[in-house]
Amino acid sequence: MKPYVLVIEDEDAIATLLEYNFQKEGYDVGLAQDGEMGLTMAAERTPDFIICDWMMPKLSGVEVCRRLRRREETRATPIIMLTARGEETDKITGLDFGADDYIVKPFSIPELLARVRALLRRAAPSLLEDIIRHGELEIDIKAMRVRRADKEIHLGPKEFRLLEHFMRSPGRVYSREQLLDTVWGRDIYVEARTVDVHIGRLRKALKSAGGKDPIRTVRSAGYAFEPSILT
Amino acid sequence: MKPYVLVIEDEDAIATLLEYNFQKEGYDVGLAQDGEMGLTMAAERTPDFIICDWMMPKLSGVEVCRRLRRREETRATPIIMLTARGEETDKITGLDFGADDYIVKPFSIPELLARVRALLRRAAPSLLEDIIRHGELEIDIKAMRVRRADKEIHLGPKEFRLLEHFMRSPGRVYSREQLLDTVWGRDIYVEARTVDVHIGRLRKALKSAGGKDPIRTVRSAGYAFEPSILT
DNA sequence: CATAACTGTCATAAATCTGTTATACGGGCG
DNA sequence: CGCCCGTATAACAGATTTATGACAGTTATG
Repeated sequence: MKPYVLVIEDEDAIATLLEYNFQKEGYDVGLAQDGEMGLTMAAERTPDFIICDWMMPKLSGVEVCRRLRRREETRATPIIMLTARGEETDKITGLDFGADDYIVKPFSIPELLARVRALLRRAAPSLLEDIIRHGELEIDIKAMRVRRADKEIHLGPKEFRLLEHFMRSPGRVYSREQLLDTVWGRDIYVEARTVDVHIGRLRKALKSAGGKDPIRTVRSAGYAFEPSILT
Repeated sequence: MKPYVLVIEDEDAIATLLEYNFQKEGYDVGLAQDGEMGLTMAAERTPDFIICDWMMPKLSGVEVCRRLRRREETRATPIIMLTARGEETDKITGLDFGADDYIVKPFSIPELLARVRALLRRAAPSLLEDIIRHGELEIDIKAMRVRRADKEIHLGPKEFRLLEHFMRSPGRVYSREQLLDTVWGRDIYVEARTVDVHIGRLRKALKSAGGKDPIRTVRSAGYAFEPSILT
């Protein structure tokens, strides 16, 4: 679940530069060559933030902004405008057209990345975290580590992904079939009962660090992760 | 009681794609390979909304729409049409044949889901709710939990579905037969008196958290849920 | 290549839920 | 008041569903 950034930029050189650097930083990147395409792509998959050029053919950056703000899904999405030096009108510096920040070309990549992180920290902090925490239990996605009350817990790959999935949507009940779909992968055939066994293994591992069992069995429905147990 | 979507689509690939994604979103899915089959299935179990292809063998999407609108049960059911690019006639764009929205293939899944939610929000908002509350009693559908005055109540699967059904349409009286149909499922034969027993169990469970009995017995008619009791 | 780790399946025991029946209960009505 | 009809409830046997240990096949890892 990487953050998804939509880059709306008509100059190929800059678009490619941004794509490369964002990907390296661990973002999913979408490129749009003009404002119209940008709006379409934003509708197809809601971005976690948007980089948008100021001067573009067809729709200007300002207009794109305005339209994005009109839609429910992108109303609160952070937007950073790219402007060429000399274009800094009062409108930009005041950001009174709906963008959250602007940066002047030529810009330094590290600075851009820093501003993005700053915006994301405010708008969607969870996207920056590799670590999901619920009470005394924490899971580090990138490092593939799990800790409970500071005690390291070793999990097999399947158990890890199972726990990750649970911790990403706490409280919700998932059927065995749904778990197989998301954790094992679609069109892989394994017995639904196999899930039971892995749940058992996961429980055992979590129990080894003490405390209550955070996984709730819902008879005839599936399993759910209960963060409240861990307070 | 998940929302039930009926997909009328002759291309297997698309039908499967839709089935998978709707199921993942928590919908019950019915697949019909052509218009005729679609009408039959809609008659068997009234869908909460319908996705229907525009071009189909035998009955066209337009004709299916028209016939659905002629029936009492599906007169107000939201319908989304799928069309291939280039098929956007005035008829489609004007939606003057009874559909509520249309979407052009190839379409993005998130967009389709968003449109479905938008339609459901208007037509049947309660289906989108995760949590239904009446006074001190609340039921969380996705987490499959029931609480009364913040006290957790454990229910068996049948009791849960029974309560869910009652809370979705409060005040209304249901006969034992109706309850068997919706909660147990059609074509399952159980004694009508069995409902009494489950009502009893549900009452007992609800009582365990204190307060009055919110289920009213209507002699020689059935049962009803009375939210006013819980104020 | 050998060892260790991980997976999926099965069998079995245990827990929980269901449907039915029998009996007690209760209100309306002659 | 007592009967009749429908409802409440307890008890129980049977059916489902889940937990768990064992095992064999597979896949990493050094």
